[in-house]
Amino acid sequence: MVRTPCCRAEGLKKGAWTQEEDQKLIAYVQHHGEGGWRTLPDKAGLKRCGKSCRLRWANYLRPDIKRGEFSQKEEDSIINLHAIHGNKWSAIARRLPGRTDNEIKNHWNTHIKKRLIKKGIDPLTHKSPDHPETLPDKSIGHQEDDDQKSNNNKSLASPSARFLNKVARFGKRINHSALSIIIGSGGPFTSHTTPTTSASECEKSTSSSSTPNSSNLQMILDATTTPTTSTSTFSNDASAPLMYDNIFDDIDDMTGFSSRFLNDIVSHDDEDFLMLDESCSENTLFTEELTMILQEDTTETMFNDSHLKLINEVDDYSFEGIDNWFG
DNA sequence: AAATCGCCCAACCGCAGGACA
DNA sequence: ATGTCCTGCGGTTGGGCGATT
Repeated sequence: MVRTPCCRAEGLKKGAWTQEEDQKLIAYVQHHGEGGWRTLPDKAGLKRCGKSCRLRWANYLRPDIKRGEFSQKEEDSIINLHAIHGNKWSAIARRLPGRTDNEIKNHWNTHIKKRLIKKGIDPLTHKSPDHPETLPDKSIGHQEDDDQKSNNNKSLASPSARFLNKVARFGKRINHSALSIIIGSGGPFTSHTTPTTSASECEKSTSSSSTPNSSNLQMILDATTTPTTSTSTFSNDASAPLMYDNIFDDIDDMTGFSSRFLNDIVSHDDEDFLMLDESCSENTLFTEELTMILQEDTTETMFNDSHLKLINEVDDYSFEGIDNWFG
């Protein structure tokens, strides 16, 4: 079998698109939907290869594309997300509604990169050469390579932190304000995690003081039905850093979450954990940003009565029980 | 006014990987 | 199991355009 080339070399137009071509492409996609790019040019009467059509649509003609200058907020998000994802432009673009990967990539290469270099910050590592071991500014993230992450096992996540992670994911689904209350308060179950806590110590705490109870759950439940406030009655040990595992993978849609609040990445049991800066528990900026991010994402909220019933139906309040339920 | 330079960004290229026959 | 199709991704290119000489 011979693979047919993606684009017939002869007779295909290249270069800038004309208005007429754009109209043909728009009309075709509006009528037939996206996809089938390979056969689209013939059907739409375009002398372009399918790939070129797909790109033109995705990067320019799509109706939901936001054009114009990048706002300061968007730029901050790009820097933060780049610190986490590197040159994964599509991953970054997914967190910036209306912006395409191509657009972000261009903006990074032509503007942001240069600005970082000017500030003496390596755009690849987001670190300052003067202080290679520390980041010059928390607002530009905490990138670590895989080796570093895998070796960084000195700090381990407590079961309570894991539980909180589950709550965080669940909070996204049921009501975003719940999550901001929980996190803003420092979390209900964060009293035993320190950077030097051993795995066994973590496991030991599983069934003791960090075990959630019905009261805690009821508060989470209450949070889903009452407006967010900055106060909370959750207990909190200010010395304990909060940890949320895989927050950028598992809560992948938390668009624009600022990594400035994050301290470190640690690995435990094949899971990566992002440690929040200790000050987050008393950091209203953090709470505000998180709340804002979550509220922006309300289109995906699936808050309804069935979830409330479900949470009331949890009868196993051991960590494992809750963990399984949330899992 | 003309030539040159440098920047920006739309578009292209090659590759990778999942889906499918 | 294998090969092709199809799509998506990241890196690169080159044309347009404004700024500078």
